[in-house]
Amino acid sequence: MTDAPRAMRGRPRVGSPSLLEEAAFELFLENGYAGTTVEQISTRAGVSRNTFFNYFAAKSDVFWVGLDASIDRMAAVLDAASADTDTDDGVTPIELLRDALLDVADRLGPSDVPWVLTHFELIGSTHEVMASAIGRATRLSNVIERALGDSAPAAVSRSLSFACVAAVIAAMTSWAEAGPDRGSLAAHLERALSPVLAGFTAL
Amino acid sequence: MTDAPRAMRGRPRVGSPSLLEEAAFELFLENGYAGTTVEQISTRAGVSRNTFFNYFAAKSDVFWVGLDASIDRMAAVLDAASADTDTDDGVTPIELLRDALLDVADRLGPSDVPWVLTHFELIGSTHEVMASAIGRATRLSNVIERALGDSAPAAVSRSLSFACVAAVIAAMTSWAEAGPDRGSLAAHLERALSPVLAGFTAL
DNA sequence: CGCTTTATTGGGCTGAGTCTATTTAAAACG
DNA sequence: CGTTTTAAATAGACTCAGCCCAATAAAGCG
Repeated sequence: MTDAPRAMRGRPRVGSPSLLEEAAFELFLENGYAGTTVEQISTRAGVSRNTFFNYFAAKSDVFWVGLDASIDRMAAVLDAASADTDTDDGVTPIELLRDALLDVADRLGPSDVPWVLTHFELIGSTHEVMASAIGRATRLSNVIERALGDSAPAAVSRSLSFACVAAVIAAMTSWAEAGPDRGSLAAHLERALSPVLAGFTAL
Repeated sequence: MTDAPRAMRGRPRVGSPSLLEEAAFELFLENGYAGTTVEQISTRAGVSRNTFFNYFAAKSDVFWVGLDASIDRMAAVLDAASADTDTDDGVTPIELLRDALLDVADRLGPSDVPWVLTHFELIGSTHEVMASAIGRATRLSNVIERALGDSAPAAVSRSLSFACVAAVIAAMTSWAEAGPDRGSLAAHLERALSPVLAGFTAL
């Protein structure tokens, strides 16, 4: 995960999300999540505590650097796709959605599994971690629901987007559990997503 | 929501979940969620701050007194149903699941909507609230997955249970939004759940 | 060299959540 | 009726995430 290009003006950055991420994961391995303070993370990364909060709104946000980028990509892909289909061709919104999800998932290889999923026993179900996780789920859901637009009643769009998010979570879970030769996320997602989309296509 | 019977031995309880719940909701209406401290809630309820934490593990748990009871009931219904079908009759696990969910949902009338859902703008997406919400979702998911047992591969069971939870959330959301004549949760849940179960039944 | 921009930093503050120890109110017992 | 047991309430202190604000450092620009 390469960091975004820095501004050419003003004081140069000394920290970065990935720098803090690495420091954090080291310490989590040593002392666990709850046993590690933001102070310690910042110190190991060579910055001050406040600088940590310049890069992350919360301690638990260090877990989702990669996933946030994927959700960004998902939004971009959906925007591009819906722009393409202004001229109404025969592709359904659900097919569009499926393609976008699998497109993003296909780019995620075995080493892209969120660290928190492969070290869950070490981290545990802290309130903060749960909150940060549902924050991502909500954002993905909003991205999907926006892309669906008014192609269906609002209640249906919401059910569908929630169900898609649920499929993504289920897929990521089994992907993470599958071990080093887990392949890309796409195959797992396909399995979790198919029945859901099949059910909604019938509507 | 009547409280559980107290022990007959020892110092009698002066507080109760519902007592604290009422005090909390009053204060949330006056000052918002973030603007209300646990200290204030306890004081209004006539107990000490520590007593609050005897009844709730976290401030945000006051939102889910009713829902927790429903999840308990859900677990009980599923247990009973799976005990009944030891003698293998023709009812599929998915039908069992559907019946249990609708049975519990049917008991929830218009006034049983979680307060937090009808006052969401006032509460906002605090980290704590999100964490408490996903905690409930996780518990419900575990209850469902356990009931499914080994009737399907683990990955499928997980996808299905996640999808069911997603349907429950979507249903509760539109239920809450539907206004005072929203009826019971069951009708909303039926709509959200049908496509999901249809898709998985095909497997 | 000022000026502007951007980032880091220091210090202080609130409040959730935890822990340990103590006290209180009732029931049960002899 | 005093004593013991038990469960609950309480007191007090502590850690740390998250927030805010003001100060400072490092770069480019005129």
